[in-house]
Amino acid sequence: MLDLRQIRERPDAVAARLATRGGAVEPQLRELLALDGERRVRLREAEELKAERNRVSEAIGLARRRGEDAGADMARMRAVADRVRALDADVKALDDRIRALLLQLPNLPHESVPVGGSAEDNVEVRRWGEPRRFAFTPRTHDELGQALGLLDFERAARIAKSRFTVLWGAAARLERALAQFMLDLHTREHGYTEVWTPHLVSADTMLATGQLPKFEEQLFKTQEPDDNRTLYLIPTAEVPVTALHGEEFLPEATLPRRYVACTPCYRREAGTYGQDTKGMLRQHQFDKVELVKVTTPAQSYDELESMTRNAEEVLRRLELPYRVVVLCTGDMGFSAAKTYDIEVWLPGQGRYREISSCSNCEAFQARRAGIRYRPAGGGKAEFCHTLNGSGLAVGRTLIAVLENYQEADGTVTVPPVLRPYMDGLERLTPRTPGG
RNA sequence: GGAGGGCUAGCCUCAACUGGCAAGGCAGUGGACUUGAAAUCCACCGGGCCGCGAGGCCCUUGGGGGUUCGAAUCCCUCGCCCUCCGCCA
Repeated sequence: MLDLRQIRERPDAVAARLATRGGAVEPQLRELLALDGERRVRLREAEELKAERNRVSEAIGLARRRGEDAGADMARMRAVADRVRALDADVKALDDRIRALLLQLPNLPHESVPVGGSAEDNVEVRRWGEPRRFAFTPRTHDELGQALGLLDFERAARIAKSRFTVLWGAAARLERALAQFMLDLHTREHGYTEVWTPHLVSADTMLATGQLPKFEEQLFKTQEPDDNRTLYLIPTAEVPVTALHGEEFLPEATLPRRYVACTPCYRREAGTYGQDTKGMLRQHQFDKVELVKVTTPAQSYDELESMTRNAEEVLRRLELPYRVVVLCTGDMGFSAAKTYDIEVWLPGQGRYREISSCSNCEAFQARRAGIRYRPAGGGKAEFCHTLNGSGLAVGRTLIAVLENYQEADGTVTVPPVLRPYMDGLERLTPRTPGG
């Protein structure tokens, strides 16, 4: 959520920055300003009347204790009370409409973000590792995985639907090994605290991080007799972890907070029919190790850089080539002010594909969730900045391992750094049914 | 599912008896005192609106509604937390 004060004071600047994301927001901003002006007029009248009512009511109390008649004042205040009731109702209605409009507006892009309309305009900032030269035509992960009997899309579709996967044997083990390797790296070496959270959360929590009210069609949710009890399946651990400190005041000395969580993520993937239908690149359910930070405004951009480096380190240790791009204004997510995507090299596709997205949301989520800090030198509480980044998407990392470590005979070498998590297993070989 | 208890400012507390200016403590900030610190004392210490400013005003006792000149207090309703019983991995 944007700061209404900023919109009021610098509407043109806000409109110009929002316009770089694409889509027309000027009508909404104009309506917002009109509603805000109307609200302040009504509020002022209501407050003046309330001041009078408080004054006179006190006098009535005094007069009656002295046994004097206050009937005239009481009658006059009855009329004032009616007017106050009407004005309060107006203000509340205006507040609701203002909030509804504010909740629809995306975050302002940071000034360092390149302006552009689509992923075409994202800018590569660095590259690491050389894509391996194969002496044979590299296969895709689904070809490899199915041939090895490790990836099973048919049975997954039978017991659920498309866009689900069953991992058998060593692949299931590899998924778990990857997640644990990532968690160990971030907790032992990068200073993150591991948390384990609910995977079903309230509508308010989804509102805090920006998934609601705009993107409900992307979420799975429970069906309850009473709508107020509906719970949503998290599309990323960013949602519950960022919301942990909602409605809290954090002492500045305890910032930044750095958290890591591994959770399943559930996404409807509505509107992606036809995209990435083969294999397990785009799924309704996948595991992700998520990094979340809560910082002061002064810290947040340094922390975005280090968070991105922390995610990159996973790929370096796995020796998987990647590149980092900064998303342009038109390609960024709703809540982000700046986003780096990390894209891993996939030999089966012959291109780099997103495996992590690291964003600074500045105060956008903190304002919705009520995450504030008290400055060390005293003074007014301010909203924190929140950041999140994948460290990494586990399922896609498994894909990258399969495709980058494949051999001519169709087997797959286990990356050395994962072997301690796999009982020393060095190679994925065809699975014997029942084995 | 049943019964009971609770929700007051960043945190804590059966402060507020019969409806009449929301109290105290802790933490924090500033100041006084001090070589420095501790201790002590004073002030500030939720949000919003108006004002260049000094400042002024309004709102805030889980949410919403009602009664009243006036509600933390009385009434209705919803939510959440805790305890016990039942069920349960």
